[in-house]
Formats: sequence, structure tokens, C-alpha cells
Amino acid sequence: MSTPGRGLHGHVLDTLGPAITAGEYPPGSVLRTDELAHHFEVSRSVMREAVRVLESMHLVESRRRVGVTVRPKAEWNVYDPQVIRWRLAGADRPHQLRSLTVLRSAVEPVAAGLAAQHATAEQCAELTECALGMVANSRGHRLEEYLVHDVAFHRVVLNASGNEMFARLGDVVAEVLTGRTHHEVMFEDPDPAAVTLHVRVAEAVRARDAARAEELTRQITAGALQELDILAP
Amino acid sequence: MSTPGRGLHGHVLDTLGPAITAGEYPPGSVLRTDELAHHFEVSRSVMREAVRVLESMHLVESRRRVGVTVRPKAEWNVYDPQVIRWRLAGADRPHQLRSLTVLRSAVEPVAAGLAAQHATAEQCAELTECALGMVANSRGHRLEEYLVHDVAFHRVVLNASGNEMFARLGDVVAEVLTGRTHHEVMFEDPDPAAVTLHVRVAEAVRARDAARAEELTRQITAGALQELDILAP
DNA sequence: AGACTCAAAAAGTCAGACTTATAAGTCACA
DNA sequence: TGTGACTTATAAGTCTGACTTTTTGAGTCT
Repeated sequence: MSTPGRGLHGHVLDTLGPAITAGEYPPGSVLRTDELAHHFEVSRSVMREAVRVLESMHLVESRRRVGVTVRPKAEWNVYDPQVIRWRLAGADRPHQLRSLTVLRSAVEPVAAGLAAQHATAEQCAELTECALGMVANSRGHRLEEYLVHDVAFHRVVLNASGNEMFARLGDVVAEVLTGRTHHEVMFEDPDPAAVTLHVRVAEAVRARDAARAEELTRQITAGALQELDILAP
Repeated sequence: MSTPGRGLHGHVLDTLGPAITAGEYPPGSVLRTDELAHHFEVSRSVMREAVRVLESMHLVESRRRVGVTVRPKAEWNVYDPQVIRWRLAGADRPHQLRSLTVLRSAVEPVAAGLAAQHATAEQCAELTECALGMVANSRGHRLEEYLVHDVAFHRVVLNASGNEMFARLGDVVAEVLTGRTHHEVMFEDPDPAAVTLHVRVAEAVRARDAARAEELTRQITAGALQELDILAP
């Protein structure tokens, strides 16, 4: 999915990042670079690079004579894909999942409306293809195949919106959808109503009907929210 | 606004970050750590730390035997506040401003709706106070005072939504609003209609009327978008 | 009590030697 | 001529040790 273990400092981050985002070090906790370097059995230079990265994510703050202090959660760069991944892998996964789903419910409808205005013919075709793929795999416990098309569908919509900020949320949506299929309980086949909505969004975009694409997508994300409420009220 | 020049590597970033985000190094360009270190007159270790930060922002990719290659714009972490600041300071400021305003138009209405459900009494009071502050400074070229209250208003709404992802967009909104007042042409006093809308949003939130708060905020952000279209069609 | 000094602590910086991965070139063989 | 294996040059990656700088907290003097 991403860039795992690119060097020693990457390995350190893969351990320290999840630990911090999981709240194992409460805000205000002080770490010392030398100590960490010894603990991870790496040189100080490697450790310093790792700390710099954590600092750029606003997870920690490094100050002379005091050390590396963990910042309060409210200051973290929660849009950093790496941070999102760490948090989704950790204890407050449910909370993070809800935050992201609410974000989706705000962004995706507007993105769909813009997509209806800006999508190229090719993107329209892709969208229809994805929707059909969802229909084809919506029965018979073909969850994996369904997921692939679902993710692709939302990615195309976000890209077709023409807004770079929306486009970059493609990975986030992918994480959320994948998480729903893999981690949450998902014995049943997908809700037929949701499948139909996707098909209709594809149609609306192709028909350049922005208002309808937006409204239909709003129904999709509302369903996703409702699903969360049922699972974790 | 943020954390400028915290150490040598910070100074390097303050130069290299804006340069990359401004597109001075086209995607695929290859930089060499040693060369950069020599150019900025810093040691290799400092330069390496700077590169690690740029790498964590997905602005560049560092590979053995190749060097540090600049990644295409589509892969940048465009939600990183630092990246946003660099881009707002650079050449594609108008483009970035539009992207962010579209993002606002998606997020803020939903955030206002949630705020109407979750805002504490204290937050309601703050909101009213901000709105009144806007009214009081809406005439007589008191643009700076108006701006302060405007920024505060939107921050409170985003925080009161109870969603951490929304809350973290407070800084982004602040940048956009500040940019509008300082960089764009803004001789005139603020649009009276916009001021009234803010007051009514505060009322709606206090009245726990989520639908109304959302709709009114939608009108505010629609106005912001329209303003952009007039300035840069 | 307040201001002043001083020493310890931890991050920050630097220089240099060494290691490792890998792109690219070379050469032999089919 | 093309293809595979071998070699080499290169730039990042790593480690170490010495030194600098900033900041805090304790101790001291008035």
C-alpha cells in the first residue's frame, strides 16, 4: 500500500509512529534521542532523522536541554496518510474510522457534483465500468472483487472532480472501504440499495447532472454513516 | 503563524520547500544530497534531515545510486500545513486558493450542521460574540478587526463540530481568509449579506437547528466561491 | 525575595571513514 | 545481433566521536 521499511529510520518510524499515535506516550512525555537510539539499536544520526519526520507530522516537538516531547493529539497532522495508517492500525481505529467517514460525507457529494461538470468521456466510461463491476459482484460473497470496484469508483469520482485536495483523499477512502470489508463484520453481501445508488451516480455524471450526482452520493455516504451507527452506536 | 527556522535544517527547508512546491524543479528532477549540502553550506547530516522531511511530505523520493528525485505534484501531501503555506506563498497561489475554497465549501456546511448538534453553551456564546464582532467592524474600513472575528468564527464552528479532521482545517481556513484580506484586492467593506449570514448561523447553532446552520453556511461558502470567480474567472 | 552566576544536560552540528544497493556499462557467448 | 552474466562506479545510507549551543535549574549573593 505504501512505502514500508525504506531504511533504518523507516523501521524506527514503523514502531515509534504507531506507539505515539496509539497514545502510549501521553502528551507531554519526554523522550531522549540518545536513549531511543540505544533502544532501537541505531546510530544517533538515524534516530535524529526519524525524530525530524515525527516533528514534521507535529507528533513531537524537539527542544534543546529538554528533549523530544510528545504533542497533544489536537496538534497532530491528522491528514498525513502515514498518520492515518498508524491510527487505523491502532487502538482508536473505530474513532478514526468515524472521523474519516464523516469527512467522506462532506467531501464526496461535492466532489461528485464537480465530477458531473468536469469528468472526461474516459472518466465517465471508467465510472460506468466500476459501477457494473460492483453490480456483477454484489451477490455470492464476492466481497473482494466488489471492494476493488467500489474503491476504484470512488477514486474516479474524486479525481474527476478536478480538485487536487479532493483527489488526494482517494487513499483515505480506499483505507476506509478496505477496513470496512476486512476488519468489520461483513458476512452479508453489500446492500443492494447502495449498489443501485452507485450505478445511478455513474449515470448522473455521464448525463452532466451535477445536482443529482451530488444528492445520490449524499445518500451513499449517509448510508455509510448509518452503517457505522449500527455497528458502534 | 508556525515554527520558522528551528535550526539549520529548518532554514534549508524554508528555501527548498517553496522552491519545489513552486515547480522550480520539474517532477523527475534529480538532486544530490552532497551538492545541496555544499550549496546551503551545511553538513551532510543536516541536509539529510531536511531531505527526510521533504520525503515524508512526499515532495521527493530518495533512492540509492540515483539521488533525490522530485515527485509529481499529484503525489504531494497537499494537506500538510507547511506545504499549504509554501504553495500559498508561491506562484500558484490563486490555484491553491481556489482548491482550498472548494474544500471549504464542502466541509464547512457539514461542520456547521454538526456544530449545531454538539456545540457547548460556551461555544455558542463564543460564536455569537464573533458574529457581533464582525457586525461591529463591518463598516469603516476596519478590515483587520473584521478579519480577526471572521477567522475566530469559522474556527469555533470547525472545533464545535466535534470532528478532529474538521477541527484541523481551522488553520487552512484562517490562511484563506487572511489571504483574501491581505493579498487580494479588498478596498470595500465586507458584503453586508455575508455578515448577516454569519449572525444567522450563530443563531441557528444556538437554536440547535442543524439543517438551517448547514444551509446558511452553504450560502456563505457559495459566496466565497463566487467572489473568487469574479476576481479570477 | 529577587537578581545574578554557573554548571550540567540534551539537542544541534560537523567531519570523515566506511558500507551497501544499484544503475549502467562491459564483455563473452550464442 | 542480441542476451545474459559480470564488473564498476556512484550516491545514498550508516556509524562514530568530538565539539558547539541553548536552556534550565540550582546555588549564591545582596
